[in-house]
Amino acid sequence: MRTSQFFFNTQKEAPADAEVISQKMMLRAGYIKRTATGIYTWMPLGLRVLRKVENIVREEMNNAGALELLMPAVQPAELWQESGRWEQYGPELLRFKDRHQREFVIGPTHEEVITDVVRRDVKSYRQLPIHLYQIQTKFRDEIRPRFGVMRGREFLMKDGYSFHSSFDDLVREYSTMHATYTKIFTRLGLKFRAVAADTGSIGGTGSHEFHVLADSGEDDIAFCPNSDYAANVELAEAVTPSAPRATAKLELGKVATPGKMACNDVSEFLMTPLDKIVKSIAVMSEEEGNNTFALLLIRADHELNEIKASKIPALGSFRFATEGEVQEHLGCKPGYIGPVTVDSKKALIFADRSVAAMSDFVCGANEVGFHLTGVNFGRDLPEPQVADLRNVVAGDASPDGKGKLEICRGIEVGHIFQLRQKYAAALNCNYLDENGKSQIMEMGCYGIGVSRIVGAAIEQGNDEKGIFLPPSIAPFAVCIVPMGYQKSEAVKSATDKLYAELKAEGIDVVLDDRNERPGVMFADMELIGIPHRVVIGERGLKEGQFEYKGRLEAEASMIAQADIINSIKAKLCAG
RNA sequence: CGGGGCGUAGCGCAGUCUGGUAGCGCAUCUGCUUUGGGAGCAGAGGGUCGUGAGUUCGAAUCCCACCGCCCCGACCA
Repeated sequence: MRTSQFFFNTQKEAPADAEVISQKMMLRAGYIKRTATGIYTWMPLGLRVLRKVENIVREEMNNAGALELLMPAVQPAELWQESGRWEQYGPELLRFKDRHQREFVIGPTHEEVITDVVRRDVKSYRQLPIHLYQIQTKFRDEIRPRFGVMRGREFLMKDGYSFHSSFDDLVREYSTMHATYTKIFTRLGLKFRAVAADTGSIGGTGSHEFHVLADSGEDDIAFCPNSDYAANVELAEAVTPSAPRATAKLELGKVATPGKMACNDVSEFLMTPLDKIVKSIAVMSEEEGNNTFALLLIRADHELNEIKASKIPALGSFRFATEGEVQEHLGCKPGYIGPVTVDSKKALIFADRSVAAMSDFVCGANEVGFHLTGVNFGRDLPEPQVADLRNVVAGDASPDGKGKLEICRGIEVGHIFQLRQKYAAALNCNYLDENGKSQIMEMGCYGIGVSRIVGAAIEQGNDEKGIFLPPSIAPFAVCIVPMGYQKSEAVKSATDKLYAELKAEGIDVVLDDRNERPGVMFADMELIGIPHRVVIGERGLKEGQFEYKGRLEAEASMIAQADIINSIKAKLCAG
């Protein structure tokens, strides 16, 4: 491609409302244009990147034995009513009526349609398993679209669905997909982690998210640097401390802490570290008219994990207690509440595992303006019920016992899930087994956010000059920047020759033949993220040399004209 | 849903308080010069000042309503 025949437009400044770096870079480089909130046009330059990502995903899905099909973006309401999601799905689901007043949705996902397709054509166990996928535009009417293509309303997604005659076979395909996704994200040159994810109402261990590691990610990932262990912080287990509780050394005491309600203030005032202070979080659970008031005890330097807490049967779908409820049950206002001298009939007490291992700690005295010191379980108050209630923090022991956890931010770019029979049962997706008996199919689903990957890759690959992408997904792998293409016959002929040769080698090359000043061409090629650059000028030609510079290299190097093709091929193979 | 901020040329902004025919930089177009790191000079084009309704001789500016965008928050004591 010659830039003079191409269409791209770079800008020095990003729109003021662009929030994350990838969004700013993509807009500045002219990859995308905002058409409406959360809705973007992919310009030719950006589309080249999107297509490259898409093709890598497609190749690996095909290699894994999945079959591509294309389902409609517009789906009839009936299928959603049949699965029950017409009611369950909120305003995220964009619904509309056609001219006959028939109701439709724009597909946010395709479980209903694929299940309908399969139930109509697959009748026998002999036709199973089958894995169908598509790469297609989805629409989700997000409350707050953000971060450019990272969380748009309209986005490109690869969604695959597998159907099986047994759970074992689903598990087999699931592990195949785990390996396939690993291959895909590796080929894409991304730093990523597969993390165990919450399976929500389905249960079991059948769900993994694939996260690209980047500071701007919206999820916290806990991982063990010495092993494969990785989990969403929402899910990661905070294990019981290995050291047993120390014996009590201090007497129980009560100290005045006027005006000191927040843990940090108490810590400073009493000159006691946060990990010797227990905070008591008052919650209320209203299950079927049964009101349960409870105190959750968390070490002051830890955070409550609401998902874990809600898994305690007695708490169910709890909420934080109001100030009035705290007053009613403890006779004290928030800020000074604690677990000592609490009537067990009035309040349940649950301690986090790390709290249960504490001795001689500080907590509220249930009296405004006072805290207790030297508090010990078994002596000053009964042993509490113990549960895993907190978010893990960096430095916690990994649940697999292989080291200490670290925490990083992640962008979810893939998700694999064992759906089991949820949709197959709702939509009567059955087959006849060897015995001629009707059985419900087992189902898996596997998603990759194709357009989000482009954003995520740029979150990982950018610097003050602009975007850098691996050659596998960069808009062009190599650029040729001639010095004086319009002026020097020597430069022009050497440039045209190299351009033709690289093209003949099947290398994705762009020639910047615009009549621009060198600085403009350099800056543009760097901004749009071309990984390899060859500069051709009279200076080098006299020595029989071209100048080469990798996008991330500080200094250019000279390469003999005769060696340039092989040299570039070697660099491309190396990534 | 609640609170705050913003809406002026393709992009970034000034002008609004104190009403008087709309400006700057980048980008675009023309010409000349320049050509190894986002050029210089001279000229030009481009704006329903978010929308609507008011006040006024006169509104980007003041009043009201609406729309859009961005941020923060929704009980972690």
